[in-house]
Amino acid sequence: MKICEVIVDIAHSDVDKIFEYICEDTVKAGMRVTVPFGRRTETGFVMRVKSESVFEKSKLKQIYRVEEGSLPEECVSLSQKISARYFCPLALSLRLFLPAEMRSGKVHEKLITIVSLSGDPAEIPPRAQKQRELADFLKENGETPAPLLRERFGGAVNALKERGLLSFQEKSVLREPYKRAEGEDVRPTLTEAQERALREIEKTKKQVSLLFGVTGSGKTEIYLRLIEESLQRGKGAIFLVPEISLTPQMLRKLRGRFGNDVAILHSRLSAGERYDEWMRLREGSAKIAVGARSAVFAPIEELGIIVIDEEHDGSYRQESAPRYSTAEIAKLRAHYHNCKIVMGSATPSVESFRSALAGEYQLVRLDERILKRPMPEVKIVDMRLETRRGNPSPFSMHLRESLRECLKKGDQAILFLNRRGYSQSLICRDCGYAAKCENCDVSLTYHSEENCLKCHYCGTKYHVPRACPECGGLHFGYKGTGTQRVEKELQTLFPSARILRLDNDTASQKEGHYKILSAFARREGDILVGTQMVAKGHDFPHVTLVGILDADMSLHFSDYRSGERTFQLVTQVGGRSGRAESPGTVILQTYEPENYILRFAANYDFEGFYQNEIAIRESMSFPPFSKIVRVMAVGETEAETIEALREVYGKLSLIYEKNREKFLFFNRMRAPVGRIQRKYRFQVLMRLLDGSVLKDIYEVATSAKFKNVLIYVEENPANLN
DNA sequence: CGCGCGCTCGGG
DNA sequence: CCGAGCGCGCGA
Repeated sequence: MKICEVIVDIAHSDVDKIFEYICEDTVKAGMRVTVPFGRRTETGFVMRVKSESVFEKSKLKQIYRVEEGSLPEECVSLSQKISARYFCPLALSLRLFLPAEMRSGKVHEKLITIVSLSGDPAEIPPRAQKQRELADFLKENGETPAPLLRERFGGAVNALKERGLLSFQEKSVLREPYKRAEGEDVRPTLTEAQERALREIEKTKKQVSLLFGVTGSGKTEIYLRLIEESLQRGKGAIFLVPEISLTPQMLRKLRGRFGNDVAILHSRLSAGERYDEWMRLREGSAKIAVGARSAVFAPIEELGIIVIDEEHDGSYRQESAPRYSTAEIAKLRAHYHNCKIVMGSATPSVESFRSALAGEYQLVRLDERILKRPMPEVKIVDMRLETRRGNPSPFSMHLRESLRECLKKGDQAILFLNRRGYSQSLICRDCGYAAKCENCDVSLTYHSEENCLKCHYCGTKYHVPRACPECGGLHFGYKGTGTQRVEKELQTLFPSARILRLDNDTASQKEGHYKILSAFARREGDILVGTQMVAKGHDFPHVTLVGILDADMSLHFSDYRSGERTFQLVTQVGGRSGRAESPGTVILQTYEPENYILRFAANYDFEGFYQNEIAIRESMSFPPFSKIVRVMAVGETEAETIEALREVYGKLSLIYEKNREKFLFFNRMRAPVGRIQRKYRFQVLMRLLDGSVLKDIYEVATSAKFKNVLIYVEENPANLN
């Protein structure tokens, strides 16, 4: 008998401590157990097993049993580090390692009944035609799942069973997601540039390599070679991709090369599929985990490499507690396994590129596109001139002509616009009234398909008012074009063109987003209109024209990262054009053609952009030269929320007073979007020169407990709503 | 006096 | 987190 230290699976600071239980010698750290807890029963995680306890033996209880889904031992120390870094209860960090369905114990192995022939079919009377057919079928096909037989032969199954000619057996089957994504192993010879890049990554002593290469320069093949090499050393791999870019193409590539060694961990999987894929990794029958950010927690005992594709992508940060950064977790795991990390991007984040230039990461360049295909030519169109010429449509004359040409040649085009709906707002022509959401401090977007107004923050739908509620006016105008309107106007312009639309509204059904993209890939559409979803690494060889309708829209967010995001977006969308033999064109429409970000993007000059951007960040003391921290208070009533934040602000002020030299900014205010989903939002906004007071800030924020107000901390938040 | 609500505390 | 224990306010 041993003593085990258990963290019960309740994510609350009150029970965020070790409880000791008596257990069998076979219990190991990382196991999940069910234990008596007060007058209830809870599951928990074993953090340590020892032989002595400080508690009296009589005070200790026994664990009830060990549950399935034990974690690799590494998870114990890793979860401790995560909790220490992001100030969350251990139960929350531990949960990251386990598919949610497994915690509730509702998913298990899938068992099916299979049937085989176990007697002499000669016993079947000659007139039992169906039974004979069934017997013949089984003779031919061997073991067959029972449901399949019942469907095909109906009552004959039971009849044959009565005769004792069938044997039934329970067998476990794997639920295999994306089974159809079987692919052949196309194994291209590496170009000289790829060879050199691969050698640089293998050679470096640095933990992290930043693979910096334009779209189409062959980064994926380098990842595959590195993973292959890791397998040869008998080790596993994690391959991380942004949330929505785990495309069937990418899966086919991986499956083609590595077959069943690949396990997919993805939010789109069913509970059962996720269970099986997780188990295959845990048991070592699959060695490569592919997926979005949560796959960084894949239960692989021996890791040889971690790949982070499209390193700059925003989906690598979790937006709920613990608000981890995937790269930070990857570094912790890589340190434990003494393995390498490869991050790749055509447009690295400013932070990462700076680390690379500073020598903290190994900077590996992949300058040329495969086959030296030129990058598509980017033409900047000044939309101010269009307006002056009296062209009110979202398409410039130039874009219209190019579209016509493109369609005439039988090529495909992509139009990108980062705004969904029909128009951004519905405005009263008489008094200027714009409809607002009842639950949020934002104006509503008009959607023509459902003829309603929608709130993009809480999803509430409203009827379109017949008359203006302010002045009674009957005339409304549409301000700010969205994808629905672009689709409609395109159809008018090109009546015979087949138009597909990809945005949150059309992609919301399960797999909707794949369906639209694959339909476009099968050339079932001539023009694809969409929001940023169209920008992610899909290969459409027949696209020769890309139109960016409103390139500067994202430039004017009051956010230090808006320039960076615009550059990334423009480069990525532009990269969709001209990937096969035909050279592509990108038309970039803007009201600000002289803007430096757009200029650099048009010239594919990341480094030029970077030098400019980093200079601005430095002069303004924005990240990475400082850290923006905000402590949010979100509550049901305005008074309670203000009062709660006032109290927190008081405590934070003490930190501020003691460390004034480390603060560039310290202030309390209503959040820019003061109310979302009926909840009031107030914040303390800070800019810090370094992270040394972060601990104290978290301390204050996490110890603050209020009945109706939630307090949380964000570091360099993705948006400042 | 007794019950109900809200707060505090313990859980091994 | 959730249930137990307890103090206090209130109605009869």
